[in-house]
Order: sequence, then structure tokens, then C-alpha cells
Amino acid sequence: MYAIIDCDNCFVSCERVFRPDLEGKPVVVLSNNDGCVVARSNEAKKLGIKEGTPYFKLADEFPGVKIEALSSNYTLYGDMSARIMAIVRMYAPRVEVYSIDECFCDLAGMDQTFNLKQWGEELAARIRKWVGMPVSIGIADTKTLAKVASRYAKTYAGYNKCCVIDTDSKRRKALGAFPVAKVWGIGRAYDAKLASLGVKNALELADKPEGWIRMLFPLPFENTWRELNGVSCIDTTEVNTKKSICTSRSFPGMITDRESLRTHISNYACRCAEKLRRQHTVCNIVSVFIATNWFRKDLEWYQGLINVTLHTASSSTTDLVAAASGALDRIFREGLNYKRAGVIVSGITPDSAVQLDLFLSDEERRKRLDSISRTADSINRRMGTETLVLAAQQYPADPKTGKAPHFKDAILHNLRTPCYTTNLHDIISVE
DNA sequence: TCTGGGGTCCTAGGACCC
DNA sequence: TCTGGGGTCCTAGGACCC
Repeated sequence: MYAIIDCDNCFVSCERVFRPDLEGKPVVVLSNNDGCVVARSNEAKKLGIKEGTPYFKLADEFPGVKIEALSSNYTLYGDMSARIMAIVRMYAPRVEVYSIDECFCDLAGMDQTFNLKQWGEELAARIRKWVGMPVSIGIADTKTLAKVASRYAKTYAGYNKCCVIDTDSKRRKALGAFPVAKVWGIGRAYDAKLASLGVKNALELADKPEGWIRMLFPLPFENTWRELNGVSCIDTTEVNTKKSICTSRSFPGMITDRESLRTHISNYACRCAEKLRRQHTVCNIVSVFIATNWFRKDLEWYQGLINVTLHTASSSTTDLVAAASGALDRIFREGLNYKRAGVIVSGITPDSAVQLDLFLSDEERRKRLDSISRTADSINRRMGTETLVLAAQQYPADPKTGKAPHFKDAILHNLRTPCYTTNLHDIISVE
């Protein structure tokens, strides 16, 4: 059996823990640059606010409605998430953190010893009490069915935050009332195709013969179909080393000059290098992309993407920044208004097994990797991010203050809330 | 004026090899 | 009229997830 523990409206709920005045109100949390809605409270969902709605359109679409909007505060959400996962680990031996707001537990063996319904209700109550986060728990034979169960737990108060699907009759009943579009692994495109084939609910899909699935759908879809029929086939082993790492941003305004773009790209490459080192890996492909504003139909649309192969796999900031900077020059076009850029690293392998560069001694490589990047990592960990940066990462100084702005300030967060749990200055005082 | 960021896997098609 | 068979690698793009 598997359990999924899923936070209810995660980002909004994190904010409400420290802002109880937001209870019962329509609340949304916004993406970077306060761009669009990424999380909604139940009240906001009820109003009909869709995920992904641009913030600037909210006022037009909902005139006269008071909607509380907040910038996203990932430091807060990450810390709350870690606390929740720590509690889950007290309740189950094998926990797979699937995303910031949900995790799977492999309950093999526990189903004989525990009353799973009671176990889930207790866990949900404990998380609510200790962290303040409402969670919904689904338990079933497969992850896909557990997801179905968790949605029932979320929707109907009668389940007391935990729904268990442990018999075939319960499975059929649950799937029969479940729209196929809400099944984990079925998105817009598959839903449209299934609708055209006359399949509306999850049970109708589960009851189709295997040959029908194989003929009409690609491989991964078959796993979803199996899981709906109670055959577990979505891997449970947690993948903790990523196969590709991306750092990208949209700019609050538009950028036309190459050197500003280079500063941003250098910062993205640096972030990628840090992420590589954190998972003890190196990469040998560095990709850079730049793009103009897709939404501005009045301006020329351009997207440039290029891959650069490194002679020696590396996670060194200097190597990656140099590669990304050179790549930028090959795709940059004069006279355009750039809105978005990013760096992707791939070809990722463990840093213990690096193919040596013919022209670089092992000692030299180690020196580069360890002495510079690792030292910078430890200084930045101790003194705060961006205490030590490459000159290439430095933004031009503000003429008024004489200080160079930080990378993390290049994004708008006008509605940001405090880092209640991770910054001493932000701790709430109660009078 | 203002439209996010970070991942996974699979497939189709083209260039090239023998 | 009729133009093989079997690979690899790369790129671009599409599907999905959060």
C-alpha cells in the first residue's frame, strides 16, 4: 500500500499560519515578479480564479472583490515543507518527497499491523497541530489510486482528512465518480483525446482492454492505466540526483544590451554550478537560451538556444560561467527586447568519476573545483548568499547608493511576506 | 505598464554510418 | 512503375508533473 500526504493549498496555508487574519478570505500567492497566480485558497477557487491568471488581470476579471495577493516566499515554504516531511518520517519508514507540498509513503508491511485509516487521521492531525498545515491523505494499492483517494479526502469533510481505498468495490466506486482529467498522469491533451473516444470517468478508462490502450496511447500512459487497475508500476525509489538542472528568469522589464544579459546569464550559470556541487555531480553540457516577450505581438519574436559541450565535466563556477558567456555571444542578436533567459546544465555524472582533460592535470582540476568554488560555497553559506561572487556576476552599481544590487533583487516581490521561520529579524513578536 | 520556474520521459525526423 | 536494411546520434517538440 502507498500513502500520499498532500498539503491543502500549500503556499496559501503557509502564509495563513502566520497571518490568521487571512482565514476565510480569498487569498492568492503570485509567481516571480508578481506575475501570475500560482496558489489559491478555497475561497479564491470558489470565486473562479484560475491558476496561472496574470495578476494584473485579476482586478478586471473580479471587479469590486477584495482579493488578498502575496508574493511567493520560497524560503518560508521550503522550511515549512521540511518540518512536515520530518513529521511524516516519524510515522513511516520509507518516505519519498515528491515535491515541496507532497510525499509518498511506502506502507509495505504496515498494512497488516496498523489500522491505516486511523494512522492517516492521526498523522494529518499531528501535522496540523505541530506545523499548522492542513493536509489530505490518500491510501491505496498504487500511487495513482492513492492520489485519487487524497482528492476525496480533500473534497469531503466526512473523511476526516484521510481516505482509504482498500477493496475492489471501493476502487470501482471511487473511479466511477472521478473525472478522467483529474487522474495523475492525464493532462489536457489526453483528456481531449479520451473525450473524443467517449471516455469520461476513470472507471471507463480502467475497464478498457490493454490492447486498446497500447494501440492508441504512448508508453507512459499504459502505466497510468495499470495503476488504475491496482497494479503498482510507478517507481518508488527517490531520485535524488537530477539529470538536468535549470536556472531561468523572466525580467521585470525588457533587456536590450548584451552585457546586462551576460551578467544575468553568469548568475544563472553560477546557480547551476552550486546546485551541481550540492548533489556532488558535474556536467558536460551547458545550454543557454534567451527569448523575447512571447505576449508582445507588436515586437519581433525570437528564441535562441545553444548547447556547449565541455572538454572536461565540471561543476566549477568559473568553467560554467565561461562556457555560458561564450554561448551567449553565439545566439545574441542586436536590437531585440529580451524578456527571459536561462542556463540549463545536463550530461550530469557523479563528481567522483570525471574523465580527465588531456591537458589538465588531476591536481589542477581538483584545485579549480575545490579551492575556488568550494571555498566560495562555504563563505556564502556562512556569511549569506552572494557575499562572494565573480566579477562577471556583478550588476552595475546604483549611482545613488554606490552599491551593486544582488541577483536575488533582480526580481520584483512587492507583496513579500517575512521569513518568519528562518530569519531572526522576521520572527513575530506577540504583545 | 504588468503574463513563473523547474523538472521527467517519450517520439518523430533528419543527418550520418555501414 | 518498381529504389534495402539496420543502426547511432542529435534536435525539436510534445506530453506530463509540481
